[in-house]
Amino acid sequence: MKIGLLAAKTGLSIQTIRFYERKSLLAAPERTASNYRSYSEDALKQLLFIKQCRALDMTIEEIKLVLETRANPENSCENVNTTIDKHVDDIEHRIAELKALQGTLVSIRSACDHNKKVKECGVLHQLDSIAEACSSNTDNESQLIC
Amino acid sequence: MKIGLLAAKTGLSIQTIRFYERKSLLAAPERTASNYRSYSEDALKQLLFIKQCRALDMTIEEIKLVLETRANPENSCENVNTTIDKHVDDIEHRIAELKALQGTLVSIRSACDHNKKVKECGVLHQLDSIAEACSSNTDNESQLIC
DNA sequence: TGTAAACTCTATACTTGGTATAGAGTCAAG
DNA sequence: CTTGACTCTATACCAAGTATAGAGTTTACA
Repeated sequence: MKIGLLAAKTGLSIQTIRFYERKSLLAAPERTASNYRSYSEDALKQLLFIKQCRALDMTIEEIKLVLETRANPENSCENVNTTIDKHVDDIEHRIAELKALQGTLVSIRSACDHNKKVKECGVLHQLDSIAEACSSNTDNESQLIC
Repeated sequence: MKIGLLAAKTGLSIQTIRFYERKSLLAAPERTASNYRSYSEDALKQLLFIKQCRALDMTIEEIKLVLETRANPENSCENVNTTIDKHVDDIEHRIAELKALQGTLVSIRSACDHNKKVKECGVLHQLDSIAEACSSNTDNESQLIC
């Protein structure tokens, strides 16, 4: 099958498929006489596997590692598990970060409930004063913000 | 003050400061006779403000908008508030996404508790079977995963 | 005064995970 | 036989910086 059909079947764009080939996630396929890429069913399966991993937010390098491990059925799956574990950890951290950010934003936002002029805007004042505090202070409390 | 001192005071790298100048977040400063950038205290304050906004995960374009709004005290602060509101929304979505991802990952991970061989690894089998389901099915349930 | 270290300058390339183009060649239908 | 759909390579672009080379400048110390 040619790349357009493969793209339609996987839901990936043609450029993305070529990009994965360049990144060695997907083996370079056979070519037709006119130099068109010609894919097997295996390529389709591989791409769906990759797509699934990307949906889990794995990086291309991580996916490459998993694919290499998977290539030999006698390998230990240890580093696949390690990769997933690290991922779970990373995402947990990111969620915590975003929640903290959310809290700060909501608190800042509450400083200006109505549309006012810039000079009266509590949101801008907050942004300013936090910045100033970070400039002059070295105590722990403001370090937390800065 | 020269760029090195400004970098030390703000905690930003020299390259980042020059990068912000190129992106028009920070006005191009005066130059010394030997073409070194020479910054005022205002530049320091501006950079701290920018840093604060970046810590809130605002994009450079958003910060530019806020800075432009802030530049005229008689302006309405409406779009500052809109920017923050949109941000809060974006982060909420992102947190929801990450939580869903986390759930999927944990569930997949539970399929292989011990280090086994690749061919026996439940994690790999799960990744495979989800990918295959997405390949052949068009019903709503598997769409949710794919 | 000499010189070596530390600083600064511009310009360019690299990162991640793609997306978007130009310009050329190929294939199928009418 | 030509038009439109498809494919090819190569290159540039996105965010938000980071890293480098190679050149010039300033500062500290002997």
